[in-house]
Amino acid sequence: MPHQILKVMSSNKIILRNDQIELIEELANVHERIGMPPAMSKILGLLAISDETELTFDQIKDTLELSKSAVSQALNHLLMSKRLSYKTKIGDRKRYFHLRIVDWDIHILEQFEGVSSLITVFKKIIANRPAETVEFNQNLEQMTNFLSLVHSQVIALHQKIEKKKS
Amino acid sequence: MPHQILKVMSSNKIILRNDQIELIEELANVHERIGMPPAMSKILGLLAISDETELTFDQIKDTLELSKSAVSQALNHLLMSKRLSYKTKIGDRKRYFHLRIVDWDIHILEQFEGVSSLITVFKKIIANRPAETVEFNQNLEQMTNFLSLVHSQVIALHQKIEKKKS
DNA sequence: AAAATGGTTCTTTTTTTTGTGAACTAAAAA
DNA sequence: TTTTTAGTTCACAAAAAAAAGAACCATTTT
Repeated sequence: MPHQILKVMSSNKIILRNDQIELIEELANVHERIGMPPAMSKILGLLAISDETELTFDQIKDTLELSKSAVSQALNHLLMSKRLSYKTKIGDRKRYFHLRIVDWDIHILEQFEGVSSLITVFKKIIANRPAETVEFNQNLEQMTNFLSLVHSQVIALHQKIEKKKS
Repeated sequence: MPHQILKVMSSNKIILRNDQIELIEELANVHERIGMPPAMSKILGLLAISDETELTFDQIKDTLELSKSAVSQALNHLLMSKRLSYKTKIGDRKRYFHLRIVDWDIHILEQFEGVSSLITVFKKIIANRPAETVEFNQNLEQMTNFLSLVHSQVIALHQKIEKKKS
């Protein structure tokens, strides 16, 4: 006769204040607006707001009330896209996930890649437009110039900050 | 006996060179990457690249091979979000849709609202974090400061351009 | 008055995206 | 050796987003 198997189902849910829950949702909403799926957005929110900056798989799962696989997939996606990292501790098999906030700059700069590609396409478009649509072309050029200016300013700002660090 | 109804189905498809088609798709892809649905993205692409900057409903529909309702809904969405506008001509019932490229700046500034709301949330988060997570809090502050700086620089750049216009 | 034009609106279908649940795995603990 | 832990992976379901289709509507043209 086989042993009786009993599942203990201990919850690893972490306790959050109401204002923390609201902030998590607010930050998650910002991420969702720029196209990130809900589960990933909530994880980023939780890791930014919870008092502990490093949380385990099950803490995330139980606190956000998501399935294991949803958490697994979201975490791996966030790890690959360099938004998260994790630590391990000796004598502990769990991973402790945390925001890669130390390199916040590489992430912001990456976002800015979108602007670069816009500039690139616009330049190609300008080169291909007929000369007749004068006003249209001028506006397109002004816009592209503005974007280029913004882009270089941001790069410059970032380099200033880099120098301060060293 | 009722008349025979014959549909003429004249196509209003406009002719595009291959390089134009590629550019339309490239620009549309940029828009899709930032979360805009395909039909809307393609319309923006078409209106930026086609030799004629003002196209009718049916030209858009036939050129992009979309259904009437898809075009109708996409156009209305783009009109409401101020990405497009249209003109009419006397003795012509059609509307001629075109990019609102004259006010490219108000549109770009609107996009930047996203950065503002990020800054706002981050500031709230900083105010709510426990003092213990020192390094985390510092990084969060540095990031927020950088974003604020970028934001004000962009506003400043825009105002410089505004002055030049007047 | 009938038909055509230039769309709009509503319902349905298709496609895509997210997330679930169950089975599985590798390593560690009992 | 069996169980437990800490996840991963896969097939599927639910939900949401896009687009299609058809009916409709207000003008305008015939």
